[in-house]
Amino acid sequence: MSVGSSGGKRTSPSEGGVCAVCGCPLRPGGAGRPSRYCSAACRQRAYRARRRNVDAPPEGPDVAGGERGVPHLTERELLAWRGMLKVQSRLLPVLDGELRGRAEININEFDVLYQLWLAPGRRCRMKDLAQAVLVTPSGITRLVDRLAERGLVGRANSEGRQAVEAVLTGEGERVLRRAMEVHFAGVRRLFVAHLSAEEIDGLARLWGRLSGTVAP
Amino acid sequence: MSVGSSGGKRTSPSEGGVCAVCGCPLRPGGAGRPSRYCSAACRQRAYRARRRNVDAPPEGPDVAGGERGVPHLTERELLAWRGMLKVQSRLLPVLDGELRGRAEININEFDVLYQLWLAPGRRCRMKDLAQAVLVTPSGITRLVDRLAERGLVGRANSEGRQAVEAVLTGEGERVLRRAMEVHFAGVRRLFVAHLSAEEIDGLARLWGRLSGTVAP
DNA sequence: AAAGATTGATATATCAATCTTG
DNA sequence: CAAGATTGATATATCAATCTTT
Repeated sequence: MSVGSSGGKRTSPSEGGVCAVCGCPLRPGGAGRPSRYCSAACRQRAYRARRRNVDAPPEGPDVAGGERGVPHLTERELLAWRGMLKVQSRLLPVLDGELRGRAEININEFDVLYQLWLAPGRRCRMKDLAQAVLVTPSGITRLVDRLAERGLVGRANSEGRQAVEAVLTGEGERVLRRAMEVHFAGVRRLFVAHLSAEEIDGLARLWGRLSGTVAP
Repeated sequence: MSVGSSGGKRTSPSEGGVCAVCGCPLRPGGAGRPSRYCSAACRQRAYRARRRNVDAPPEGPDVAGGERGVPHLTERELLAWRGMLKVQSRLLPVLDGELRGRAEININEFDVLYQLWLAPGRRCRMKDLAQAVLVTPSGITRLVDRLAERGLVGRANSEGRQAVEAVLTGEGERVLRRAMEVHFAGVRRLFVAHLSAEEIDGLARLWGRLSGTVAP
C-alpha cells in the first residue's frame, strides 16, 4: 500500500456468507472478525491470486532528519514528565488485570469501593465520590449502577436531601477486602519495592504540592 | 429512594412524544437526554404531583467505622502511589483540552505525531508505534486511520516487507509544531514549574529505573 | 433558578477473532 | 505456521442535554 492511503475499506463479507474462493458456506462464527474463507487453504489461494497483479509500491517521502529538541522543556524535564506517563500506563493495565482475574472487579470499581470504605459511615455523596474517583458525574452514576446491580453498593437518599449517597454494603466490603489484598500487594511489587524510603517520602511531598495546583 | 435500589428504569418517553402533563407535542430535540415535558412549568407540576404520595425513605445500614490502614503498604507509600494517579488524571484532561481547543488534535493523536517526528525518517512501524504510544495494536490502527484521513500521516509498505509503516506528512509536521508549542508550554506550567531541579533529576532517574521493571 | 443526578448519543479503547504476508 | 495488521463486537468514558429536588 502506498503512502497517503488511509487503508480504505475492502469488500465486506456477504451476509450469511459463502467462501470467496470455493463457495462453501461459512461457519456462523461468534465474536471477533467474521471470516471470508472456509479454510486457511482458500485464504492462501486468494492471496497468491492477488499477488500476481501488484507492482512495487511507491516510496513514501523521506523527510530529512533535523532537530529533535522540544520547545519549552529541557531533555531532563521531558523525561521527568513522560516517564510518569509511561510508568503509569504500563502499571495500570497489569493491576487492572490482577483485579479482574482475582477479585472480579476492575480498577475503577475498586476505587469506588475503596473510597466508600474510607468515608465515615461507609457512605458518600455521588458528587464527592466522583471527585475522589476522578471521573465525571455521569461516569460515577454508571459505575455505581454496575456495583449496585451486583449488590456491592446501595443508593440512599437520606433525610429528604437532594443529594444521593452511595453506601458500601456488607458484600461490597467483603469483595473490597479481597481486592485490597490483591491490589496493594501488586502496588508494592510493581512500584513501591523499587523505591528507597527517601524517594517514597520525596514523591509523597511532591504530589501533595502538585495536587494544589490544579483545583478539583 | 431507599438503599439497595439500583435506580431502576423509569417509563421512557413515548416515540414522537407529547408532554406527559399537558399533552402538547414536544420539540424534536437534538443531542442529550430527550425531554418528557414541554416546559419547566409542566415539569414542576409533575414533580409536585409525585411528592404527594411518597413516605420517608428507609435509612441505609450505618456500618460502624473501623480500621482504615490498608494491607501491604504504609501510609507514606500509599501517598506516593495514589498521588501519582491523582496528579496525572487531573493534568491529562487539561492538556487534552488545550490540544483539542488550540491544535485540533487530542492527546493520543499528539503522541502519534510526536513519536513519528522523533523517529529516523519520520516513519515507524505500526508495532513499534503502538509500543511508543502505549496502546494496543488495534488502537494504533485506528489512531493512524484517523490521522491518515486528515492527511497528517500516510501508510507505507516499503521494500515488500510485511510490516506497515506510518509516515509523518508535511502537513502532519506543521500541525505537530503548533501542537508542541501548546502542549509543552502546558506541561511546564502545570508540572515542571512546580518542581526543583533536584526533583526533576530525581524523577527522571526514578522513572528510568521503574521502566525496566514492567517489560513493554 | 441552581445544584446535583441521570440519560441518549457518541468517541475511542480493548478483546477476540481473522486477514495479510513471508 | 508465525508475525504483524486489521476488524466486528463490546466496554466504558465523556458530552450535552434533561430530570429531580431544594
